[in-house]
Amino acid sequence: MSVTIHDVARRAGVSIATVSRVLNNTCKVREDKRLLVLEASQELGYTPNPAALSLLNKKTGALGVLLPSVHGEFFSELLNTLDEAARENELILVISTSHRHEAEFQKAMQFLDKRVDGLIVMAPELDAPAAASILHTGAPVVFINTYAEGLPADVFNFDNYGGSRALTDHLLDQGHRKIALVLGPQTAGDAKERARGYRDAMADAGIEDTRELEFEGGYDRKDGFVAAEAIVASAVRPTAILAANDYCAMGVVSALHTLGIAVPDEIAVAGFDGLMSAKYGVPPLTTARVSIGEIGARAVGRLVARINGELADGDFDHQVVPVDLVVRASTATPVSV
Amino acid sequence: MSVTIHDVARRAGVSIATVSRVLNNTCKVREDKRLLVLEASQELGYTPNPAALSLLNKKTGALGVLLPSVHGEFFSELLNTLDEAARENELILVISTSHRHEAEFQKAMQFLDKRVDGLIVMAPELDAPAAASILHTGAPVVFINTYAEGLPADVFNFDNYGGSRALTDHLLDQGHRKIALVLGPQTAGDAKERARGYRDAMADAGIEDTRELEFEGGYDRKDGFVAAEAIVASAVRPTAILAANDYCAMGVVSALHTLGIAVPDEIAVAGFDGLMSAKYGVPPLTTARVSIGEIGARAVGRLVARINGELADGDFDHQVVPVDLVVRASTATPVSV
DNA sequence: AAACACTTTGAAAAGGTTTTCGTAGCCTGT
DNA sequence: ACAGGCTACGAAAACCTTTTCAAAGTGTTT
Repeated sequence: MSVTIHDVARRAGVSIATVSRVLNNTCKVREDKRLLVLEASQELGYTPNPAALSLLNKKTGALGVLLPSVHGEFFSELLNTLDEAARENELILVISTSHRHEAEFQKAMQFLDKRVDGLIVMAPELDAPAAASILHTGAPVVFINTYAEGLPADVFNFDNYGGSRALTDHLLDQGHRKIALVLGPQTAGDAKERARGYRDAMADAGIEDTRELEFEGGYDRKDGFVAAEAIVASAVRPTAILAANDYCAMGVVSALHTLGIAVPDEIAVAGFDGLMSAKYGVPPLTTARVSIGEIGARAVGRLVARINGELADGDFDHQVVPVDLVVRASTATPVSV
Repeated sequence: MSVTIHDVARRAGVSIATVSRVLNNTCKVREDKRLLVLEASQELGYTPNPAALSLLNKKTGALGVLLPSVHGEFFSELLNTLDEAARENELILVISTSHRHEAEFQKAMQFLDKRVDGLIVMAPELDAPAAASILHTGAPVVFINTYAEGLPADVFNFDNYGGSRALTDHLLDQGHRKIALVLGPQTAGDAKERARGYRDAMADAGIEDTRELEFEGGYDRKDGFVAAEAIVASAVRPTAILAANDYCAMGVVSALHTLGIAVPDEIAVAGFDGLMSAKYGVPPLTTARVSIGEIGARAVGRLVARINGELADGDFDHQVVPVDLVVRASTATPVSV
């Protein structure tokens, strides 16, 4: 059995109200009693029961994080940021993965909803109605990397479109024309945005029809590996491959290496995300770096402000966080035109 | 304001006790009232207040996870497993990183302690007294990857010693004699174990003094990168490098690649952990695979059993989870003796 | 028809904390 | 020395739920 405020009060010979007052510095208490309470509290090692506090204040002191998965460097970096930001605000972090299943997502949302003061949700696979439907549940929500038009909530997204365009333009600048694209999961908004950026950049370069250059893929290394095998086996002989993300690109590079194809000399490869893995790859990977730390910090800041009631109800922020083109050896060799 | 059991009771025209009975199926209620309650509850979208429940049951429904950091693939895989296991047991996951600071660790521990039903703690840097000191705080604790002798708690560790021996033996078998070791952080128990495994294997092969072969390093890619530069610049010309872990090995490979040294033809490289990154590296990395999923599942299982009071107070389990040697191209070429 | 047994229901307490409200005691000013 | 005002403190309510206990109501049996 845990030590309660009553134990402290008995020990100090005062009422529980006085103990509460002393410990919270909420109003004047005679010095001798104050010392007595402090001493008793110290000796007994008293800390207030969070459940009782929560019942009273309607504050849980917790921040919920709902992610499609916690797999890989992207998410670990995101969690790292969120954890730091949460700790700065004296909040604990409660995480749950939605597993890309809408029913499960709803369930997790409802479950978390009452247990936290606010939620950070990353749901790239959610469409607008689904995303909107979870908003009436209670705790305030900030969306990250979620592509639902006109969502009445704060939304912070990466510039997937712009990053993809920049990467494609970079490859075009290097003289590449046959640039294959490994698609991300087309159920996810960010993957669609990246595909759109690629297509627009190609169209601007006079390459209108990219259908033959696009290959199914995904966000995992294995997806890139399989896609690269398909690309090499196909009739198209691209001189460059733009992968769905860095992990996918690493799979591509791995497959090309296995097949004895030199990167970048025979085929250039570029990724997306700017993970550490990309930097330390062989060869180091050209990529578009998204600032996970920045988006995480911004999201938490916004969420905390909303929790504290500093923001008007209809005052929603829709931000697009820029991404940086990072050119490395995997695309370093210009193709002779 | 949230909907409470009183709202449901009023709407259904019954007492709150009846509502509770219906919703928890705790004892017989007349059918018509039952339906009324169910309907009212449905319409109002009632769910019990977790704080009130927690206050009553002294159960939070949460599992705490305390980690040195949440950076990188190792932790993301661990979290993934824990999240899954937690969900299976209808528990939410509360995470906190201790940041390798003992004071902060204690603080995080105290903070979490009252907010969860049980804790999974990974603290490779903690010594026995420090680890023991956190045990009297309240919630049951299961340690992972923590090297404190005789800890009165459940402890699940990887066989770092055995894995390191196996890797070193493998390199020796390949004909290598000058095998450099990149040390992990020597404040961490797992890193010390790995160093010990290496030294014992070398000693068994007749190489008693390895001091010249050991280089300072760490668990990050940058540490491996820097160490590899130091190794190449040194008088020792090793034919193989055993890195502190896979990330470190990736840094080593990256540095060697930058320096124009071929892996494995000139220098073989091996890692530790068995991350996906290692599999998809160029070249694919020889490593000792630790089963993160298994250790996570075992730890949660044990913790849940303890929370449910199924385990006697003094009944502690100290398990060493075996690791598998995985040989890949980074050490594939035998050295001609 | 009456008494008894059993089922169903509501009132109330408990869990730990903060905060409001009321009161007792002290000090000050005349 | 006494009245008035202020300070310090304690009792109690509120937060929301489950569960116990007692009471009311129903049905059955003699």
